[in-house]
Amino acid sequence: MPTQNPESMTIGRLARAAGVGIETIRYYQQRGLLPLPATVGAYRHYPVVLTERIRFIKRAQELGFSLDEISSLLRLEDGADRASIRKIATDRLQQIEQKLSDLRRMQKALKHLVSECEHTRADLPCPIISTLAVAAGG
Amino acid sequence: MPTQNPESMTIGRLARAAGVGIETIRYYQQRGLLPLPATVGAYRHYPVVLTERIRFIKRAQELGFSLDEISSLLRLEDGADRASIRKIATDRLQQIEQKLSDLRRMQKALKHLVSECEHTRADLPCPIISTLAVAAGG
DNA sequence: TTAAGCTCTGTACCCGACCCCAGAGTCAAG
DNA sequence: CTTGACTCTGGGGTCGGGTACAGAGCTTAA
Repeated sequence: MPTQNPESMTIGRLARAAGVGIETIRYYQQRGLLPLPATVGAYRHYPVVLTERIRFIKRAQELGFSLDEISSLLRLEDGADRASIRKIATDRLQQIEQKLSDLRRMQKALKHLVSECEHTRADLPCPIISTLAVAAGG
Repeated sequence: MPTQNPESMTIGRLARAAGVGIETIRYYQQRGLLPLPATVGAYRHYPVVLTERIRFIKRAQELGFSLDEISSLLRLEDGADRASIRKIATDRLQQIEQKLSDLRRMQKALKHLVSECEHTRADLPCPIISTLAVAAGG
């Protein structure tokens, strides 16, 4: 009975079209990232354009946005409120930069330790262990 | 009746001395990072030196080691097996460097988007949104 | 009509490193 | 001896982004 609208698809097809799992779609629905679709018969039918929305989400995740942030971006999707959009992006940028500086500090300290360890005589205590045992120095 | 050994302390004192929560100590015990202490009466008594061990763990965490990795480091604590110790450290270093490169990529892309957004005429679509809608381009 | 394969709801689980709570027992100071 | 601070066991919850079922119902092609 339900007319097969070429503009809509079942969850499995949408999942394949968007390159995600079915459960991911359900999860996004639950999180409010995707609109609740119309039910046709016993199954839900999703507009084909949701494929784009899911790709949007995935691309935003690749840039490090959380689903909450993406949710905000989607609410601003018309692009009118640029200031808010930029705020989300610059906040995320700051988090990334904070994390970068933390990781660079770790990297430096670890590199130093490894190099010390390589150049310390075998009869002396391992510098990695002894540094950890005393201070986080670097 | 239990003699108060100055070399041992209850869990609360150990926690305060090491600057962690009581639950953290129980958790470390469970994970095998701390030896099971002797029971004196109904309570456990912990050697004072465990303070150092906990600090070791915390310092290693600051360098980004997971508790599993720290567990391995502790097993190598005598410092004899330097090659194994260095392997743990260099593996961790590689993970950190991978993460750094991921974050730098994100940073670059985001910076670009924000700057585009700032310099695009207000009557055009927001570049942040439209880029996400189309491609993860950088 | 039947069988395959899809979808539904609902719940539980994964990772890591803890945190928090209840209710009972215990210890030490005053 | 009482009081209050501590500790015990054991179980649950947190965060983020999903994954993995179970058991039922639906749809559709042959």
